Amino acid sequence: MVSPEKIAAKEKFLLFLEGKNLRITSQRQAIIDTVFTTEEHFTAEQLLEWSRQKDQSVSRATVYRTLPLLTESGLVREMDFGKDYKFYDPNYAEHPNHSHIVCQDCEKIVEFESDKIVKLEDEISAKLGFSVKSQRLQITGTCDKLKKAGTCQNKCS
Amino acid sequence: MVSPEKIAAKEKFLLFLEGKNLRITSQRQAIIDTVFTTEEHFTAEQLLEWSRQKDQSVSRATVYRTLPLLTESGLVREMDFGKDYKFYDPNYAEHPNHSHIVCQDCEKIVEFESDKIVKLEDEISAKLGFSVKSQRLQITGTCDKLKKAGTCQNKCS
DNA sequence: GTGGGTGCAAAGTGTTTGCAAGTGT
DNA sequence: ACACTTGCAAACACTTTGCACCCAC
Repeated sequence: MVSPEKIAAKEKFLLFLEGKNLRITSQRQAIIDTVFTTEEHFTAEQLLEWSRQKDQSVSRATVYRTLPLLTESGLVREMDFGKDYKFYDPNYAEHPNHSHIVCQDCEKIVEFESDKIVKLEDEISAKLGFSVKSQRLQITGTCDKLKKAGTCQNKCS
Repeated sequence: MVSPEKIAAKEKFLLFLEGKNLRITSQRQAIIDTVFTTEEHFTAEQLLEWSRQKDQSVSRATVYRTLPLLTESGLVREMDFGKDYKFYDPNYAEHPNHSHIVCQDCEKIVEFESDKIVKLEDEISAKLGFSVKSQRLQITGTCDKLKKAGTCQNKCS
């Protein structure tokens, strides 16, 4: 099931491409369909694999050439969780200010939004003479409940 | 001028090495002296260059082999500002919860601390079932004052 | 038809590692 | 002495790019 917001985001991206006079090829179509159908964070390699399930002809090069367009459009955000490869988060169109909690035991990632934090960020930035354009907040933690239960072996939930 | 806190941090790191039965070689000495003498964020390459000014024999490999020790000790933090290379922040020993504002016009980076934000992070994390171990908050913005003045050409301040 | 797009494979780039020699403790 | 360290250069892993062909508009 794809949320209406995702569909809208996809629409926005198509307009973004149009605005730059870029074409909707079948390969891009497959990549775009993939991106705006998932809620999960993904890597370039995963995107390649998923896209290929829709269109066998998608190449790694095209994926890597499309990712900058996606981030440039503001609909997808590049994330670094300290791994070798980057992750991409397709949920920024709907929740531009969301943050992440990463469990250091199981690597599960939870998203959350906090208006209070956003407000504080604005205040502090203003005081320092800046206008906030975007924010990235990443909390690393351990999940207490399962920790107490004695297990949190890579499933945490 | 090196702050007393930096000197203490260096001392802590030497103890950290000792605790792991690792040796204080002249190369490590040069690297450590460099790290705990600056307040600036640096890259692996910069650290190599600076360290070589103290000891010509420091090699790139040793720098790359020492960086994980520094981050593991908790006294230096690896940062990703979206560039190809990573930055390292030596100010975490003194200010474990500080955050960064990055000016998107001039790339200047300002550090700040906010107890209020830290508190909110704790609250939210607890509500979601996590205990905060560390946090990274990075705000991207533009500096208004100079923007109004019409110039912010890579100096911002 | 034309300018952008594609796959492939080669090239890049920052980082890691095997190895033989060196060195702190 | 022994185990940890080092420099060098080769190896890596992810990403980018040159090129000749292809295709959306």
